[in-house]
Amino acid sequence: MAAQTRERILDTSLAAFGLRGYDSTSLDELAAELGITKQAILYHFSSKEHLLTATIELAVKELGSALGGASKSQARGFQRIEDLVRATFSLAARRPEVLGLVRLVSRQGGSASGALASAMSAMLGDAVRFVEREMVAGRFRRLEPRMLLLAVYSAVIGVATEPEVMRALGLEPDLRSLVKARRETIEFLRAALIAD
Amino acid sequence: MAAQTRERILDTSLAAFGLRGYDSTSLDELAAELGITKQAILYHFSSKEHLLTATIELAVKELGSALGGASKSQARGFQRIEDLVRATFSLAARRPEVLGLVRLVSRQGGSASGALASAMSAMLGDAVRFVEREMVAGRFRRLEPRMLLLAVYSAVIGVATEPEVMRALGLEPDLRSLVKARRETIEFLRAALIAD
DNA sequence: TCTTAGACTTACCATTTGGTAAGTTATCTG
DNA sequence: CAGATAACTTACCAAATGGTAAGTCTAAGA
Repeated sequence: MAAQTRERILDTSLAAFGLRGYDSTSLDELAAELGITKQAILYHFSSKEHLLTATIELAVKELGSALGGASKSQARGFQRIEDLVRATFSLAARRPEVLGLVRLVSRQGGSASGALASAMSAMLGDAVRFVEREMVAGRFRRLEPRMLLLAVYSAVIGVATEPEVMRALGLEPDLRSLVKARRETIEFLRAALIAD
Repeated sequence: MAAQTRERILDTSLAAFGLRGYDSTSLDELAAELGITKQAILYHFSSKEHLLTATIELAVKELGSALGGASKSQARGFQRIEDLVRATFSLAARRPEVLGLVRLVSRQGGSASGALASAMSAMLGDAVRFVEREMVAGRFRRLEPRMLLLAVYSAVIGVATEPEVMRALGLEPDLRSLVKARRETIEFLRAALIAD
């Protein structure tokens, strides 16, 4: 039961921080959820901020293993974008808290966010180069690559993690709707990216 | 100094809740920022939750007056979308906290969010009908209207309110970049929406 | 001038929060 | 078996938090 506790804490923290937020989650709540005492958490992570740092590291790993395949694929043109969007939606359905934490950190910045920030920087850098190549090759419409990616990133993350807005639109955020949202997002991006 | 205090509290709360979040903002901080005591806040708003409700109401008003013109315009086709996006970016530059609060509420939901939720519901309902008409008229590409709007909403709000991601892309979130982002977002949406 | 009401402030308070200190228990090692 | 070490728990604690109660000051009305 020993070495597992650390991972259980990280798992629970990821869910709590990613879905409810950092300040909204107290160590006491986390401990109660885990059936241990708060001090057990502080034994493994010397402060709440260190716990956040470690949680972010876990999220970076999960993000890497979920999107790594698609982002490093050798697919060309729109197929590669489609792979990435599919992988992102799959992650949003399986572990919404991971994308929630990405959003949280990307908004707040903060000192603990170094790992995620640099991981994202790397992924976005690759993406920029990929998009530029495709534009040069004439497979993508010519737009400013970084702004384009920001729009694509925002659209995908937003669609995948904005259940309340879906409700406001009269859509239930269940699995079927998510599948539909994925399909429509891909069509939307295809239309935006591919020059006729 | 009397009647103004209430509005000053609301202004400061809007900035704090919208940019830092609800749980991350304490009444003591707000009071210190305003140069009054916490109890002065509680005199005007009987609890922190009531303050949030009133703050949301203010945000709804600001949102309405900022986007109302564009959203009720009689412009047709893509021009109307462009007007709306311009108005949104203008709001993002002038009062980022308003969109921040919209995002916060649209994520967390909660009991206090009724006003904003219904305001957004109404705006989105109008938007759905507008998009449907334009599709029928053949001016917009045929996509699922609600999903399309979710993607558009996410892209615009994301681009307008995601400074950390802009930094990760190597863009400084200053006014010039925001103008550029607006132009690129409009081009992106034009490409996605208009069938050739 | 006396009173009343509004707009606060000073003084508290119970609870929650992140964190420390000092045990306790089990396992592993010499 | 002795003792060290890892993995906790029990017992605290100071600061911060949302909120209550009572007092103060000022301006307006009777």
